[in-house]
Amino acid sequence: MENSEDEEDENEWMNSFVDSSTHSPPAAAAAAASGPSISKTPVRAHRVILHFDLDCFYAQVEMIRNPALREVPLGIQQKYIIVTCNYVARERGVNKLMSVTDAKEKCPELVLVKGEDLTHYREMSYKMTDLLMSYCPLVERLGFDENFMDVTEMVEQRLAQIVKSEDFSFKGHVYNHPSADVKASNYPRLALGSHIAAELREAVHSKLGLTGCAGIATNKLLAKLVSGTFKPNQQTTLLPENISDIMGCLSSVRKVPGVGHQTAKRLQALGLVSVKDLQLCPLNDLAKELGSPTAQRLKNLALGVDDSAVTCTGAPQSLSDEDSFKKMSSTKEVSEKTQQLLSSLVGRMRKDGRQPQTFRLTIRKYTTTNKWFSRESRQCPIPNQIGQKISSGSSDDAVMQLLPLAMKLFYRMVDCGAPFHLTLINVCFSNLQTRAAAVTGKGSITSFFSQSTSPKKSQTVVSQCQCVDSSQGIDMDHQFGTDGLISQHNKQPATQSSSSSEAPLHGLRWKQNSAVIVENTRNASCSTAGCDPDETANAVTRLPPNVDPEVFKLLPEDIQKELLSPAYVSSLYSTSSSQSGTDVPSTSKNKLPETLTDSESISDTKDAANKLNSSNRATTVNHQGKAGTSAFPGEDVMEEGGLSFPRSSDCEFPGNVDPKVFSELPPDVQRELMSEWKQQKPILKTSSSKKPGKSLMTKDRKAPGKGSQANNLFKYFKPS
DNA sequence: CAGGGTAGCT
DNA sequence: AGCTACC
Repeated sequence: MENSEDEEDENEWMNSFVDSSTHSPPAAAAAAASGPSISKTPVRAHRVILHFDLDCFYAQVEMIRNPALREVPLGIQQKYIIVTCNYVARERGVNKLMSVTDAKEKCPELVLVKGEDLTHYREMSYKMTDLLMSYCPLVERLGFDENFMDVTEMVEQRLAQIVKSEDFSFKGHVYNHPSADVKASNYPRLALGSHIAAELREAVHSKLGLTGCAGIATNKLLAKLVSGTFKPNQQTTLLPENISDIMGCLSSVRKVPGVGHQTAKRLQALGLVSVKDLQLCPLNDLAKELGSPTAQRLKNLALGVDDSAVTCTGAPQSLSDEDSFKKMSSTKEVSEKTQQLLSSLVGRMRKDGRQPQTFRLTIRKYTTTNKWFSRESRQCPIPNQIGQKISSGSSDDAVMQLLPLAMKLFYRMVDCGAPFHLTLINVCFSNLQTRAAAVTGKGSITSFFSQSTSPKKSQTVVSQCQCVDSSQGIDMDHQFGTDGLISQHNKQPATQSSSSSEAPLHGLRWKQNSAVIVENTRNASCSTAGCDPDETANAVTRLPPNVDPEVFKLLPEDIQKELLSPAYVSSLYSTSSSQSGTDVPSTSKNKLPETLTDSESISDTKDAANKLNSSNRATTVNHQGKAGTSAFPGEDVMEEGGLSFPRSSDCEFPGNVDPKVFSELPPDVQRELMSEWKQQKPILKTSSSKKPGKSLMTKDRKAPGKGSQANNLFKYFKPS
């Protein structure tokens, strides 16, 4: 766990130019504290960042759902606009964000599919992110169809393995390098990044059926800009020597990601329109208008310099549903619409498994002066009682109890004595807490999860069919300390069995065969018992197989309920530990079918990294959890051949998390953990010591309750 | 801007 | 609570 680095000091741009030398970069961690690193070369001379951008995403999803749509011009319609369209439609002149009337005029044969319900897009979007994460956990989402990935580590590992004389080239295009004057050896990291990008795009295509573009560069800004240079289904690498070319090509500052409408206007007021204008503008002038930090940032962006880190996105921090309309002017309509929105939102929230603490209602009022974008919102806490209904009680009851809350908020914004005219209503849940946290006032449940510092009390959660190793002491509590407020989820993650990795993805399967708990296992007991799903016979209550019914019965009712809730599942993952299993005995076969079922595609991701790195393309066949589940012979195979482990600094892992182990977790679990760490971080910062007092609840996003996991990402998938 | 989401800063 | 940004 060394934590080296730092990072981001990067001025990678300069470094690159300086080319070989002359200045020693901060050295940064040498490549390898852990590996057989060859070169002493400072590892962080520059990063290798990938940007993935799926082609006409919503249209692709619809074409997968109904392949007949592939051959026709297809537009995805939301209200009266075409939000995106397939390439057949584009050839006929249809464009994104065109009005339906204009589009139909251009292309009368245009086939329209309504796209207001985002469910399918959201699910596919998370599959994409999870798939990427299975190769390298440093993935940041940008909208539903874009992801950034920091593959610096993976590149370094490959570089270390490369044979000296090995000749290799770039995959895909190289910006401004017409064709074959590619000299990969001048930029071996970027060249390797292009290989990784190509492999990942291929994986995305074979496993999810999606095509897209990728950009390979030394920072996010550049990766994003370059990814769009060759459009459908292609990839492009940007060499440092061409940074000014690509920046110079932008027609205005507005094209720089990070410069929105408002900023562009302010810049324009300063006479700055082109990127060059901005590059040349004295920092001081800029700072006077925008403040120094923003000024510096903008200038850097104009130069192609962006030191922002790829930040793991994790689970969403809020869930919302909205609808817009031409006109709504009676409270009855408002109430009905709000109820509709709440029903779907509550449904989503329940699948998420977390419990929202805050409810917000947002409206947009029609006004001639203001009609564009002015929204108003009011929010309020959600009484615990209602919160519980949202996540585990009757959804209808939850909706019915939320409705009056929503209406109160509405009356705070609209005087119903006078006429009103709304054009949009949005309902949002935020401040999402894990169920365990919410349920237990103070950590009762978590104590079951915690691997406390004292070995003797430690209780371990075991995941089905899997070996647990209570890990020797991970001792995170030291770091985060104290009573449980934060400490528990910092447990060292540990590995999953192959079957457990799939469980969360499909939801609730664990009720049937997943595992659990309790009882000190000081170390690794390999429970094979309970592997058989049939053992669910355990119950009426559907207790997981290895739960001791006696123990279970002693628990308070709400805690029992908690143990059966979806949220708990992930807490299993975040707390259980074991050795891993890389997946081992995977059966291999040669070729993936073009389409995969959910379970196939997801379960495959497990060994994705192995495959990628070892160039072993075999995939495992997944037998839904039958006893042997191959999985875990309890063996810890773990070869690490070419696996890549993020450095803790990359990912902002808690210091004692073993990146290697982390990298072997299923992607969804990785995301949960990451999201959790991310949430805790501010706390760590603000309260250096342990007694955070108020800071915990005030500014920090989320009292991390003890609970456990951040969230169950599996909700984003259909239960199979 | 449209549309239905998101996230971060203030 | 609002604004800005991103898709």
